Amino acid sequence: MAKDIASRVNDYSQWYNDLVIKGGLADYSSVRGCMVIKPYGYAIWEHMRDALDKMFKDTGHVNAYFPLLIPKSFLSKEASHVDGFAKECAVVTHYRLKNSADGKSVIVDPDAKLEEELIIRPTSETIIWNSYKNWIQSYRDLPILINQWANVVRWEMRTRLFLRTAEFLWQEGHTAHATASEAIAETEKMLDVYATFAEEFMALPVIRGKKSANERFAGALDTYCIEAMMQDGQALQAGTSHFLGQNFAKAFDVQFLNKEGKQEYVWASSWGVSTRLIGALIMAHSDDDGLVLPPKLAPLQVVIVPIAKGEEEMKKLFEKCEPLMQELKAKGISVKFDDDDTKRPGFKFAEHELKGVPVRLAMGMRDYEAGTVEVARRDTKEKSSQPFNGVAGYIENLLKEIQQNIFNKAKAFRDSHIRQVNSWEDFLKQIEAPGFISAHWDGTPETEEKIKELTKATIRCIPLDNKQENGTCVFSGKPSKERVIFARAY
RNA sequence: CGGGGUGUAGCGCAGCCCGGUUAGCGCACCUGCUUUGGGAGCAGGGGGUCCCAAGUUCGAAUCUUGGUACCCCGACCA
Repeated sequence: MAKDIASRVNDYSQWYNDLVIKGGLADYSSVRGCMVIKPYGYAIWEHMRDALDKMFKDTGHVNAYFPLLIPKSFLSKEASHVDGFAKECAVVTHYRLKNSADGKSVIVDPDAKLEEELIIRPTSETIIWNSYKNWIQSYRDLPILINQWANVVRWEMRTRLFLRTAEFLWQEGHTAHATASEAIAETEKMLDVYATFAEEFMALPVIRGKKSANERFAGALDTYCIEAMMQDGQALQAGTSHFLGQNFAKAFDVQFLNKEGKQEYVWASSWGVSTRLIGALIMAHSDDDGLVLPPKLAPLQVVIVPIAKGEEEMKKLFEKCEPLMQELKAKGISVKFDDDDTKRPGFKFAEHELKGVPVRLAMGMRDYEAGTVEVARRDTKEKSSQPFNGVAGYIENLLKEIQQNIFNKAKAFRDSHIRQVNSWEDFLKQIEAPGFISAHWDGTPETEEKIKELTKATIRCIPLDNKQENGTCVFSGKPSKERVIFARAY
């Protein structure tokens, strides 16, 4: 049992907070709801960003950057968009400070009031579509496939590190197309990119689905999502992709001349994932000893802990390990020789476990003499003694195995916590247990609203690969042709 | 915005009810020595506007009033 970390069963929220803080991923800041992402946490984000960025480029997208500040009037051009975001916008009203009369503090200069107030972007559809208007005249200008890496601000009532912060980092793709089907195809393609990323890099199994009308993005015709299950059985939306129809094109009057010489509004998509993924990563895999990170995203994949009496032994061990480190680095594996002599080996073992380093090697003089090395894997905590010669190949395979194992483990957990429910009575009982519920729904927002009110569970998604089967709504008893996923969510 | 709670060293807390030496404990930190195969031991040391302001008093971390910040529960939330 790790020191100073709450256990998952006793206090899941505290356990999560402990891992974020004690694992060195992030810190609270002096601004309410905002966090400091520390180097170790940021390194995970960099790995996520690099992998996703490559996938975006490989699917034909380019990066650009649009302003942080958006004229207030832009937000109100799309009716449902403003409804969705108005309540959580930070607003810039002045552009200058000055010294107070007594000279002791700085105050907002009342003479420096902005003509038009600016909002800090909660998302960038409006400012981007205002630009697209100038960029698009003809079908030859389409499609536009742009992504931006940025920060956004949403003034949330209640925040949690990584999962819901007032400011967060994300990417937002904004594409413009000549036809609806092309925009829908783009929306689906990017959902697929997210699902692939989640499963292959994060080792996080996800359900691809569509949102119900209630849960749809403000301004979208359709919202697609990937939903993941955390270890407490709650759902977490890990990524979204929206088919925006012509809503923003109409709001910003973006028309193009098609091949037939007719003016037509442009079709759009937008899609994003955020630093919330780091929260998902933590809650999906970690245990009571600390973080468990998938090798593909771990800032450090292999750590070597030497066990030495005195400098001379330390030097011997380092010289023995150096060729191995070169060999690992040549394979693209990150490795560190932890020769900090102010900490003892036992402390280091616990520390690297807390930080989720996938593979730990330990070597003392006994191993040195015997030509062996102790290899410990973080995911199962199994230790074994391996011949030192050829251990690089063993480690390379082990990393792959760990990546696969934590995915399998998460998938087995999820699959065993999805329950089919066919009666309201059973629904009320089952929703109290961790996990997802698969049940028939009559398709009305009223029913969904009522269920949410009574149970706090929402429709997470209508799975894309859903089996079509006739049934009756678990709440209203009306006919339904497919099951949807209900859960309590982050 | 409603209900509850908490602000004392970097972190976690005691002291407050019942005012009175130099504000204390654990962890962390620094120095030295001994240690090193699962969170080391001993010795020495540094660090405080006791959230802020006003008041009561010979005297306030402690009592009174006002303010403020944060946390939890609710409301809210892609």
